[in-house]
Amino acid sequence: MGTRGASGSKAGNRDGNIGPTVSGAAKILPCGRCPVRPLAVCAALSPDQLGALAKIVRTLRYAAHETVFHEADEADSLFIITSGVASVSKYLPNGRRQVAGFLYPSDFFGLAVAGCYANSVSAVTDLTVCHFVRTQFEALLYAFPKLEMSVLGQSSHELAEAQEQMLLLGRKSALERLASFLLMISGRVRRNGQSDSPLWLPMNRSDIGDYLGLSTETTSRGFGRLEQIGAIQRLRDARVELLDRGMLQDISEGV
Amino acid sequence: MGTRGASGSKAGNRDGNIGPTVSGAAKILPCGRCPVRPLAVCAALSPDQLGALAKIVRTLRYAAHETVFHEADEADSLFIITSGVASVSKYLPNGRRQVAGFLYPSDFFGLAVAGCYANSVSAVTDLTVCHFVRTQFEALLYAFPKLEMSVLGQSSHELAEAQEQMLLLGRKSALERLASFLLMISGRVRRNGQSDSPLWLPMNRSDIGDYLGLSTETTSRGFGRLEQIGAIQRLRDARVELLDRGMLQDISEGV
DNA sequence: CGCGTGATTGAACGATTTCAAAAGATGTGG
DNA sequence: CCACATCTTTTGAAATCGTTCAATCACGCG
Repeated sequence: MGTRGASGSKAGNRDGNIGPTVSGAAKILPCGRCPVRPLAVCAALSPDQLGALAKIVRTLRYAAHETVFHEADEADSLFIITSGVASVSKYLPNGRRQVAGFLYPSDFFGLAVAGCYANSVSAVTDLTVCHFVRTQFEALLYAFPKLEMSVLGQSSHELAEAQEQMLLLGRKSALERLASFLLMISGRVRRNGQSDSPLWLPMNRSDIGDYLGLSTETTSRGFGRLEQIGAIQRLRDARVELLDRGMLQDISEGV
Repeated sequence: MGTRGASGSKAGNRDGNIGPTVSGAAKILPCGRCPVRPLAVCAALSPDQLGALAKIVRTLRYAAHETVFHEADEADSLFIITSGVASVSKYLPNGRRQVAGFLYPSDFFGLAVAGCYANSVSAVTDLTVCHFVRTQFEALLYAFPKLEMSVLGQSSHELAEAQEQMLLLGRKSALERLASFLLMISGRVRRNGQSDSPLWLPMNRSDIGDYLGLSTETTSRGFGRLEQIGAIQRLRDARVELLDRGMLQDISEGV
C-alpha cells in the first residue's frame, strides 16, 4: 500500500535542510508594490493598515527541496508565498507520504492547532515568502477585522479544497484523479494571472503520485494514457498542453 | 471504483426531505445553560456577548436521514450542533459519495465559499442545531474578535483533520483506515465528555465505507478482522468495545 | 411468521501496486 | 564539449488488495 510513497518522502525533503537559504537575493518589493497583494489576504487592508503589516514582515528565500517547517514543529511563524511553489505533506511513521496540497504565490500558510504545525511544508521550486512572527500577526488580526475575515475566507476555501481532495482520494480512479489534478493546477495558475498553455508542472511524478494517492508508476501511466487519447500532450521541461479540457473535465467527474 | 458508494448516497438522503422537522420538541435551553457551550465557538464569549448571540439564534431539529443543506445551495445559514450526529458529504455526478466527516455536538458548520455550500450535511441521528442567519452571525464576528478567533481556530482544526483524512485515504490500507476511524470517533466522543466504552457508532456501514473510501463489504470484513485479532468486540445496537487501543493505534499508523 | 433492510460472508474479477529493467534527463569534471 | 554517474520517468510482467456480484444471515416489525 503505497510503500513507494517513501521515495516521495525522500524527494520532498532530500537533504533535511531547514531554514531559508538567502541566495541570489533579488529585489525585495515593499508591500505597496507587491505583485501578489491583490490576491493574498493583504488585499483586505487599507494603505495605512498595510503599513502596519509591512513593519512586521520579513522576506525569506528557500531553495528547491528545502523544508520551511516540519510537522509538530513549534508553530511560531506564518507565511505568504510571493514566488515559487511549495508542497504541504504529512507522513506515516513508515515513511509513506501524502501531499495535502501545493501552494502558489499569494497562498497563506502556517495556521496551527495547539501550538504545533499539523503538516510539513517544503519548497518544490525556489521559493520566496513573506514571514510573520505569529504573535505579531495575531495582534494585527485583532486590530484589523477585515484581515481576519480574509484569513478566515482563505481558510474556508482551503477546507473546501481539502474536501474536494477527499472525494478524489476516496472515490476516483487513477485516470480521474490525474485529470482532476491537471484542471486544478491549471485553474490555480490562471487565477494568478499566469499562462497555463503550456501548463508547467514543477512537481515531479513522485510529488504528484503522493498528492493523488498513487504510485509514481501509475501516475506516469496515467499521463501516457491521457496523451494517447488526445486529452493532453507532454512537452519537454515538465510542461503539458491541455488539448481537450472538455474531455479532461468529463474524465475528472467520472462521466 | 466505489460504485457501491451510490447506495450510501441513498442512505444519506433517503427521502430528499429538506428543512427541519420540529418533532418531539423537547426543552430548548437558553445559551447560558447550553451543555455544549464550553466546547463550542460560543465559549469565547462573555455573558453579555452571549446575550447578543442568544438574540439571533434559533433552534432547529432534524430527523435522522434528513438533509440540513445540499452542496451548491445558497449558503445563508450557519449552524452549531447541540445534540445528535451529522455527516458532511460530497458527490460525484455518477452518484459515488465521499463522506468528508462526521459532526458531533459543539461542532460548527456552514462556512461557505463564494456564497454556496461546498458540501451536503445530513442528519445521521435525530439532530438538534443552533441556527444563525449568516449576515447576522457575520456582524457578530466583526463585533467580537474573540468569536472570530474561535471560529478561525475551529476552522484550522478542521483543516488539520481534513489533511489527516487525506493521509488516510491516500496512503492507508483498509484495516489501517478502520482502526484510525475507531480511534478518531472514540476521541471525538471523549472530548464531548461522553463514554466510549462501549463506543456507539450511529452511522451505518455504508456511511463508514463512504468516509473511509471503501466498499461496505470491505468495511464489514475489516470489523470482522479487528474482532478476530482481539482489537475490538462487536456488540449489539451498533456498539463496539475497543479492547486493545494500543493494537488499534499501531495498526492505524501502519506499524 | 413472513417480509424488508442492513450486515456479513464467499468467490471471481480487476485496478493498482510492486518489482525489475530500460530509456531519458541532468549535472560534473576532465 | 563529451563521458560518466545519478536521478527521474517510462515501460513490462507478476502479485496483491479491494471491489464486485451473489448468496446468506440477523434483526425489527407488521
